[in-house]
Amino acid sequence: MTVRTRFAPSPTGYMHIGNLRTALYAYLFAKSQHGKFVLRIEDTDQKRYVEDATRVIYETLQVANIHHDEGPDVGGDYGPYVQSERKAIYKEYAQKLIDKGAAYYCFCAKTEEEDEENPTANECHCRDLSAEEVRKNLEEGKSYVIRQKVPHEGTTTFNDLVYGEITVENETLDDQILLKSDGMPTYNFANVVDDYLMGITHIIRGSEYLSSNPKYILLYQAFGWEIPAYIHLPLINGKNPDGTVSKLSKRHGAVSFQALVEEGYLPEAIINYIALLGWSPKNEREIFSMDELCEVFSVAGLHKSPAVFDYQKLDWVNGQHIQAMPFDEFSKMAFPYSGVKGTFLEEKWNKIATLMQPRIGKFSEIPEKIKFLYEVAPYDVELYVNKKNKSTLESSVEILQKTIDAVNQIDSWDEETLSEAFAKVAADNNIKYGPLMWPSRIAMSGLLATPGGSTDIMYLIGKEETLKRLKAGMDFIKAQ
RNA sequence: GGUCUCUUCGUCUAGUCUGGUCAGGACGUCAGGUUUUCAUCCUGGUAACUCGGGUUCAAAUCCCGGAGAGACUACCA
Repeated sequence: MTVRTRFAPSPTGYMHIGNLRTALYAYLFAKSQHGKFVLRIEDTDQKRYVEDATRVIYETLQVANIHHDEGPDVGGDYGPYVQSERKAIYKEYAQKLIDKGAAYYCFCAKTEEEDEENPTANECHCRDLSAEEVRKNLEEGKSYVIRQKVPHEGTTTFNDLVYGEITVENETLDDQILLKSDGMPTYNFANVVDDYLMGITHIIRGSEYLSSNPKYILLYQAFGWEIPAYIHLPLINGKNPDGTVSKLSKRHGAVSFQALVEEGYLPEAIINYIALLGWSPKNEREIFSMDELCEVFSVAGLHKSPAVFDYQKLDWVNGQHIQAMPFDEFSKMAFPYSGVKGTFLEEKWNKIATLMQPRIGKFSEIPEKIKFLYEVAPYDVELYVNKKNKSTLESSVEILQKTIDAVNQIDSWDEETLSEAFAKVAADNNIKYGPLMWPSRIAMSGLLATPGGSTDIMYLIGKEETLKRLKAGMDFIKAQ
């Protein structure tokens, strides 16, 4: 039997990271079993239709390196793959259920939302309408929905590959709507029909569907269809300011794939990180490429408990991927985020990129890290005082003067010359390199920590600006 | 409220099925080393089995009960 999994998103205009992880696992499972991965668009909610939303889905999957074997855009033998184009199919199958006595017409008005003593659908009298009454209502053109006729007695049991066996009393299940009054199926119905017709063998989705799954099982049983294997996934939560957790949403930070990419996370790093939220490999490895994930993925590594999305660890994972990138690729990708285009730094981008690659967790950190190259912000004079480098305000003035003298004598403004020149200054004056470079770095940056050392900064800002900043630094100390 | 599910360091997790390594790794954090600073890199520290019973020579692991948390409870998906 060929394994077939599917990803069935709703076109909402963006890809939530939790949905993407579901797609990822469905894809990884299919690939690890040499099966097929199907994309199906669930656009049965007319009110939530969003322009271009399906395009977002295609693009996201493309960028995320998750490729479907069948789908609306690539075709396949089980189409159409868009639910709104399958309306006739659902109607046909809903009718079959009515014929089998597993569903019924309901002519009740739409239930008002906040009904305190919620008269559950189970009590809807339409369930017991005679064939005669139903025909009469239909002839009158009354609006109707089709509801599932859930048995009032007995229990329903199913097995989940992650959560194990789950049993519920049928009386706790309500007669959910299968076909809406506009003729569209509900998710609950379309999902079951499509998964069956598309030959899906393993249903992979979030655990929020765990509690409604018995109703789907009842549907399969009513149709007489073989029950597929279920793999429910633990949810992804976000941490709230008060310490509690809840379903990951905007208030926790960026939650859509696009937003994370815009913030400067590499698609491969995002995939790597979310793969580890709810699943773990047999060894202690943490950095994976998509190909490697396909190789090692196994249902046995799936967890039951929800995971909290940790942006700090995502930064680390992203940093690992960034550092592993070939320099040219990094340079090219990081450039648009840097903001140096059109500035005096543009021609020295190569050097900046070299300094940035080992230092950032995401591309969007770059502008802040190189801000001081444009202008030195006001800073505390105490930065000149550093015990380890034996630097004091007095010694700083002295050393800055030596630095200025040295800079004045340098004609060829390249990194090598600069390093050699200062190595010589250090030797000639019998001081160590560290103490020599400390004051100038502070004067040129106004920062305790800078990407790159003093000579790197000199090289980047140029001779003229270097001298200007060194003098300003000296004046600043003297003014104290 | 009802139903279902979950519970190991702050976070992601290994270990649970097949009781018996000071409960292991990673992120974070702290300290030290390397580095002209920072980062990288290296060393070390920090910190957890939800609680209560039971079974057992021995329980994170098996059993029972409690507590807490989450999901679902739409003509949304």
